[in-house]
Amino acid sequence: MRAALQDREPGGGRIRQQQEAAILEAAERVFARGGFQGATMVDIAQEAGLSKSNVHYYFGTKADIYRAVLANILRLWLAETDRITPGADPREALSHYIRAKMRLTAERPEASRVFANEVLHGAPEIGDFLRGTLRRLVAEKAAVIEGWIERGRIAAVDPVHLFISLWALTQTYADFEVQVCALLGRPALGGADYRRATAHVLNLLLRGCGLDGGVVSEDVRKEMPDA
Amino acid sequence: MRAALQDREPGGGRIRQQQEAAILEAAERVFARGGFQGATMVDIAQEAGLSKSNVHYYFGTKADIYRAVLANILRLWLAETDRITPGADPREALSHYIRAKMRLTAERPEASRVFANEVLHGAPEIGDFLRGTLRRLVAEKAAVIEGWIERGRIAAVDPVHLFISLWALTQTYADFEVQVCALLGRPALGGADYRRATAHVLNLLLRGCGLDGGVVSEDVRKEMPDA
DNA sequence: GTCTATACGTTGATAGAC
DNA sequence: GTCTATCAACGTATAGAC
Repeated sequence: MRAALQDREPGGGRIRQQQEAAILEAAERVFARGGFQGATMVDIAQEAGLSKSNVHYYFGTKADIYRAVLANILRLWLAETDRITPGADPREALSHYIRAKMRLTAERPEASRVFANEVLHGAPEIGDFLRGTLRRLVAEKAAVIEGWIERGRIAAVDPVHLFISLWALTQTYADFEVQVCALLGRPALGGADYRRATAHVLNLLLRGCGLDGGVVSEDVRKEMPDA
Repeated sequence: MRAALQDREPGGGRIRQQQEAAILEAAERVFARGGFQGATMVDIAQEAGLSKSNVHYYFGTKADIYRAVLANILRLWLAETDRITPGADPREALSHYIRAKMRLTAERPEASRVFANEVLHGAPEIGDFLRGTLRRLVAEKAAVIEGWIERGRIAAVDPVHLFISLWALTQTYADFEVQVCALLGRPALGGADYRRATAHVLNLLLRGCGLDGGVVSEDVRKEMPDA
């Protein structure tokens, strides 16, 4: 992985740590709104309650901020595949991962949009991550799923395309939120909408893997209280 | 729908028509690469083989070009739902639509990316279209699907979420192409990749609707010759 | 009708003040 | 160590030339 995407070392005084955290939080919102080019240092500074020049003091360039935001997001993304193991129950493991991914989408939609924008425009910053770390992780998990298929525990599905589908189905509720809201006639997506979406995606993917018997909506309700 | 998104009237001399077409084609590529903010008039002009100022002559502002590009794309998007009718065979109708959407994704990935970028950033230009024309169309088709469900022809699935899923599953191969390529270890997506993806998405969605019996890959091969 | 030289505003970054 | 006044470059749009 490129050094550029490693987490910055948490050195510096108390003021620095606090200001940098504020800048990163603000930047995630601003980048989510307009992408890298659409975001200006003035926007980020205002959102963080600082002057433009002061932001330049803590992070040298706009690209530095952008990379730091992406690094935060990627760390978040990777942490949820751990239950997909050879010995696990496929239905339980997949359900857990789908729910986790959907919860992440509901709780951090801006993070999802920053990531989507980056990949949409050719992943100039995280291309190496996608071809390296992520590819290895997916290959490893795909092997697990292939094992399930060979032992007849789930239907024959291309595991890599299954991951692609899973991410598309969940992240679309953050990335295309405006369109989803328009179609559902909602001003914004609430807890009830996400519970319904989760049940829908679970049904689709589990049935797609030959794991019949839809999910009862009560299962979902427990995990996703109103936001 | 906003006047801004109607097609421009095709008046003007031969030179104008030809230059405008060249600009729009170039602009779609440039907007796909960097979004609205990421695209500059210089980029568009160079890609079209004109001077920056000359582009300003044919289209007043960058926003005018952007809206014209979006109008082209939306016209493309809407034309494929016509087989979803109350009397149709659900399996046949859905398969046809999924294949058509996937073919569109394969043939016009830049168009998909321009649309994705627009929605990702809050749909500032096509918001009214999404809440108006598109919502009405989806409501109409959703009613058809509800009818199929009531008559027991397909499993109980939320029709609006089904459309959301269908779009997510197909468009992800254009919008997140870089990521897909990284995971598949390909430099770019070719005809074989798209055939495999189509078969996968068909299986997932048809099984999700309780329409069992996966699609044979030969069915797909006929419709998607190598690009 | 077609194309170009020019002006104006914004943006990212730095040299310098506290 | 923290913050700000200033600069150089870029990008859009228009007034004007052919």
